[in-house]
Amino acid sequence: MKFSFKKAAKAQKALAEKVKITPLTREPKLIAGCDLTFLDPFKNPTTGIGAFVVLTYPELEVVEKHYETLKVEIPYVAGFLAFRELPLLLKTLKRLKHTPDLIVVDGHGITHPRKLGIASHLGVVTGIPTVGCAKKPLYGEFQEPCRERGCRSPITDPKTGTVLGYALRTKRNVKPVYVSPGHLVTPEEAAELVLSSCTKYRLPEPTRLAHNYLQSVRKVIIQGKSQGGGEYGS
DNA sequence: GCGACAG
DNA sequence: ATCTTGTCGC
Repeated sequence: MKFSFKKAAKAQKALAEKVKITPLTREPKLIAGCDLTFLDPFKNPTTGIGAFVVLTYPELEVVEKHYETLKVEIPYVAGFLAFRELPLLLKTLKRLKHTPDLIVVDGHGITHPRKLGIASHLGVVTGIPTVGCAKKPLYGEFQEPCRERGCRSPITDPKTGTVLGYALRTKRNVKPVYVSPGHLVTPEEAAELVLSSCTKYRLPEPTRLAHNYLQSVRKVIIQGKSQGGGEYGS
């Protein structure tokens, strides 16, 4: 039977009740970033490629990185990203030798219509603290933060006034990112962790490096296909 | 009904 | 979710 977004919404509401917005119990020593792309992103977005990169924190030195591929079956619908991308992310996560203390996800956490963005979904499923860092807003109200690096303004729930996350300026005069807890962190911690994970770019190193890694992996896979041979090791 | 809509 | 080139602002 076809995928039911109506049932998916119910599943999200149920899972959202398991999300814990609590302070980290210990300082993270290892932070992972994950991302996903496709072999042919726009013409044929069916073969997904997922990646995880693990970094030391706060030094941000790469410890390990891995990728996996999987056929992606669910179409993209805003608000249901996890149903499309989570299976591959979970498959990729299994390859890690180190269990990260925190995972940064390219997408939202609780700044989501049903309080269960992909970062929260991943957190609840794995039990690992997660942070969502999205490039565009999805849910919640916020003011434009000032232009200086580190400026942030709260993203609030229009229904309750609760602070869900922050619009965070990670680089001077550059568009902010939208940060929120996925699971087992507070909105303030999420913002601090993302800011301290940003070096000279808009996006935090964990997801930025995962994204860059995917680009190189995809090129090698495509090249290998057309020339028929070879494996890609790192 | 209309507009908005992570990746 | 991509690529590519040029252009503009800090």
